Amino acid sequence: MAPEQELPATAYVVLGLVSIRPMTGYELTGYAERSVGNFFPLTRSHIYSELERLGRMGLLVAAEIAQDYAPTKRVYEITPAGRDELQHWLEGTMMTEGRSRNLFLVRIFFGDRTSPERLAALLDEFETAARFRRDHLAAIADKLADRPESVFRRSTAMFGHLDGVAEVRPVLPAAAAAGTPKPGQAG
Amino acid sequence: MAPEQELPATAYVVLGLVSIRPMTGYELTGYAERSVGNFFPLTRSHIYSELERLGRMGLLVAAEIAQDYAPTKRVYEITPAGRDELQHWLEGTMMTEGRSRNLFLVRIFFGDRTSPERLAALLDEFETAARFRRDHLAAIADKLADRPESVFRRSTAMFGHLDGVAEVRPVLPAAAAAGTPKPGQAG
DNA sequence: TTTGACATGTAAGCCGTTACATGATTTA
DNA sequence: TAAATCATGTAACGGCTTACATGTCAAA
Repeated sequence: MAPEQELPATAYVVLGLVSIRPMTGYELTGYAERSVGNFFPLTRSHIYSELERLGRMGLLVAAEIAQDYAPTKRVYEITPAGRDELQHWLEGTMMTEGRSRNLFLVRIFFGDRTSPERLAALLDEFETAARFRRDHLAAIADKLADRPESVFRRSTAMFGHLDGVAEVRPVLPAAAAAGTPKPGQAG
Repeated sequence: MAPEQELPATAYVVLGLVSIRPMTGYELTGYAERSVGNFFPLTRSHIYSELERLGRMGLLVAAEIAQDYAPTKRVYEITPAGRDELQHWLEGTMMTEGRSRNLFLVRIFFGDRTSPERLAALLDEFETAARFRRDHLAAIADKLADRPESVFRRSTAMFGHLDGVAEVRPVLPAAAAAGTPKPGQAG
């Protein structure tokens, strides 16, 4: 009966969001955008189809509420089976992140086609982002020692947000050290 | 004429690989697996279809070579237009990585459903990976200052490889600091 | 009067994986 | 005789995004 983690990550994220409190697809769309949206984007269309599937699977139940000013709305709520399934996924050790892609590494792989300056900037950018993440994670870890539930949501939301900022940053300090010495070998 | 970076990343990776030296789809499959495969997996089927598209677009040309012991093979070679397009993509500033997902953050977001121990392990794992990446990148940056072409390929291949190893690691050293102090509040 | 919030869906299409289909040559 | 290398493709399907389609109410 238990799907044994065969669903895509999106399904679990939707399941998890509904588990916080019962919601309609519409509400969920807004809520997702403001919370996990920073590090796990979801589209409305996709949310609707996942809700439908999770309902079919018995992991969610929908209460249909008729309205006159708008189409009948479906308030989804997590079921005990859904809660089990979610827990199972959260507890599970699939930290592999699957076979995910890393465009930074791709750029470096083709680094001999890039000017030293640009490449140096790239590396610096990467390093900055990595350091930032590490530091921020350490800060979260500290808080976790003596804090309640919702710290997690605030922390990650902020993290994802700042993460984006860090990647837009124009950088170039340590870049000079690696990029400038030999200007002739760009190819 | 120039597609102005509208192709998926996969297409550029294939284009880049062919730019190293002319190859058949079959050769490319093996080569990709041994190089970029660690941080940008490609399937054979996908490679074939991308080659065909890139050919149609004039970014690659195929030389058909008849054989008696196997089907006619197509050796793809990059065209000047292809080289331009590749360069344009490499030089371009789309470091945003698009709206990519981060399952680590998802786990932390739903952290109040996870036991403190597991959560601590998660954070530690993440931190370790981040630090590892940073250090390794720094090492690459050092080498780049006075090295030729193929350093990039070796560096990244190794990086991607070790990266995978780091994520499988069973961890739990600094985890104790965050996880053990208050054993009663698991929820 | 137009915008925005509320509320739902369907359809088309690309990206990408897995499975299916074929066949000769060499090596174990 | 079975497996690996060489060499090509097609088909089916799931994930995900974008665009299309509909309608009420409140506020600007």
